[in-house]
Amino acid sequence: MNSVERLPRDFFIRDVLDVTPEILGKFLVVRSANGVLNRFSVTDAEAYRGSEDKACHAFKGRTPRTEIMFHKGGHLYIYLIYGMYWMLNIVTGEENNPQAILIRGVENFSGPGKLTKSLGIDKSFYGEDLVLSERIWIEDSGVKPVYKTGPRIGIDYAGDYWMNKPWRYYLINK
DNA sequence: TCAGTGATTAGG
DNA sequence: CTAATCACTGAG
Repeated sequence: MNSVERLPRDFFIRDVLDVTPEILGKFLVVRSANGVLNRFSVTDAEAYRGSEDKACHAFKGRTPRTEIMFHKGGHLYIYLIYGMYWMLNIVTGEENNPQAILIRGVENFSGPGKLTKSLGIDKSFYGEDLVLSERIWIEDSGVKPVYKTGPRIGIDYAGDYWMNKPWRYYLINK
């Protein structure tokens, strides 16, 4: 199987600011409807750090939607935005330390809403465990990512201080 | 620049 | 129950 290369729990149980740059260049593996495995290199991601980050959905506390972010790292946090797009997030850190990585882009697909639509990721993936799931996980690629950082997108409501944190990480030149 | 679209949330 | 909000996208 592919369990040899699959990233283990330890990878995800670290601070989101350490995990986010490292997930760049790694493979997001998704099983399609016909059972075929597809691999996509992660190109663009953002860190959300609930314990202090005003832009993080978990900042205001535990709700049914944000519940999974309070669990240990490796699970998926999925939510619908603007009534149309599913957002794919990977929970990181220890239990009760809500953090997550928004997957903003993968190879051949730019934009968090477009990539979930293309990969068939929806609400049914909420809470899925990347360490155990048979239909979605992350694999090491052996690639050492060369990346840049910048402000996160679409979080004006969080105010200048949090808006300007350079917590978006993206691969340079594809 | 701006509308589409509906789950989620806080509040009465 | 109501109403506001929204980690986006594509058209113009």
